[in-house]
Amino acid sequence: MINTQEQITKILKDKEIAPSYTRIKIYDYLAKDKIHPTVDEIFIDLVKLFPTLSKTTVYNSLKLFIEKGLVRSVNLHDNKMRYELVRSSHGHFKCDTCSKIYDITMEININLPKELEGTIIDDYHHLLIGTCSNCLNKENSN
Amino acid sequence: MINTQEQITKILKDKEIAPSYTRIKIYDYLAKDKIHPTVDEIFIDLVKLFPTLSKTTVYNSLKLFIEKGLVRSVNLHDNKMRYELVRSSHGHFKCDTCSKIYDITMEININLPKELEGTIIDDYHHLLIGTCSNCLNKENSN
DNA sequence: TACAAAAATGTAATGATTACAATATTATAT
DNA sequence: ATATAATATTGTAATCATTACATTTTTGTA
Repeated sequence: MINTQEQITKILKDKEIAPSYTRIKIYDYLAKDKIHPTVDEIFIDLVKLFPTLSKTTVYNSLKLFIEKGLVRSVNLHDNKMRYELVRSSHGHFKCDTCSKIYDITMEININLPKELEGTIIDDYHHLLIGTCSNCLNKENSN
Repeated sequence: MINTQEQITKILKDKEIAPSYTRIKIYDYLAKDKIHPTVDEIFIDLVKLFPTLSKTTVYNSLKLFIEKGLVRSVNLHDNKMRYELVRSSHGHFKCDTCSKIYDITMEININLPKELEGTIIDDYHHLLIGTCSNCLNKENSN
C-alpha cells in the first residue's frame, strides 16, 4: 500500500471529496495499479473485497475524482475508458502485440495555428502505438 | 469536390481497394469533411444521397480504409470513434466549450524509458483539450 | 449470359456507459 | 444519543457505439 488509509482520507478531503470507504478503496486501487485500469477491472477486483460494490458507484466515483482533478481518463483507442491518478505530465505507449501499456515522458513543442492564438490548453493526451522491444525480440528469436 | 471521382478511383485502386460507389462516396466525404466525423455523422449525411446505405457498410469501409492505410481513427475522449484521411503528421485540439476540433502541428521529442529501447512506433495520437480563443473572447465580452 | 467472388445490407447481439429511482449511509443540529 | 437532512451507494433499465453474422445484391470475368 503506497498510501495509508489516513493519507488517502487527507488527499480526498483536500479536494472536498467525502472520504467514504468505497472512494478510499477506489483511490487506493488507482494508486497501486499502474496499468490504467478500466471500470470493469476496478470493479472486478474491488467487488471481491466488498461484494456490495456496484459498477455504477465506480463510474460515479471516477467521475467525481475527475471533476476534482484527482484522476484523468486515458483512452487507448479500444472502446473503453481507462483511468489513472493525475501525476506529472506523461504520455502512453501501447504495444500492439502484447497490449502492455507504458508511461513515457516526452518533450513537446506545440505550434498552434494562427486561428488558435490565445487559446488555453487545460489537458493533453499523447498515445504512441507500436511494438515493444520485448515483443520484437521474441519475434526475432523464432 | 476536392477529388474528382476518377481521382478517388485511382487512390482506392492504388491501395488495392475495389472502388465501389459506396467506398468512393465515403472517401469523398472524408476528403471534404474536416471535422473528423463519427460513423453516425457519415451515415446520416450519406444516406440522404443513397438511402440503401447501411451503417454496417460505413463501419466495414472505414475498417478496410484503415487496414490499407488510407484512414486513421481519431479519439476525442467522447466515447465514439472519429475518422480522418491519413495526411501529414498532426495532432488535434478540442475546445471544451464549443466542441470544435482543430488540426495542429507539433514538434515532439520522445524520451523512451530504458525498458523501451529498440521499440518501434507505428502510430501516435496527440490530443489537446482546452478553450479556444473564440470562446475565450466571447466569455470576456460578457 | 452465367457464375463466382466481393460488397452491401439488415438484424440481432454485445459491451460500455448513463439515467434514474430506491435504499443505505453519513453528517449535523438538537 | 436521536432525528433529520444531505449525501453516497445500489440495482435496474435504457442508451449508444460497435460487432457478428447470415442473407441479398452487385460486380468482374469467363
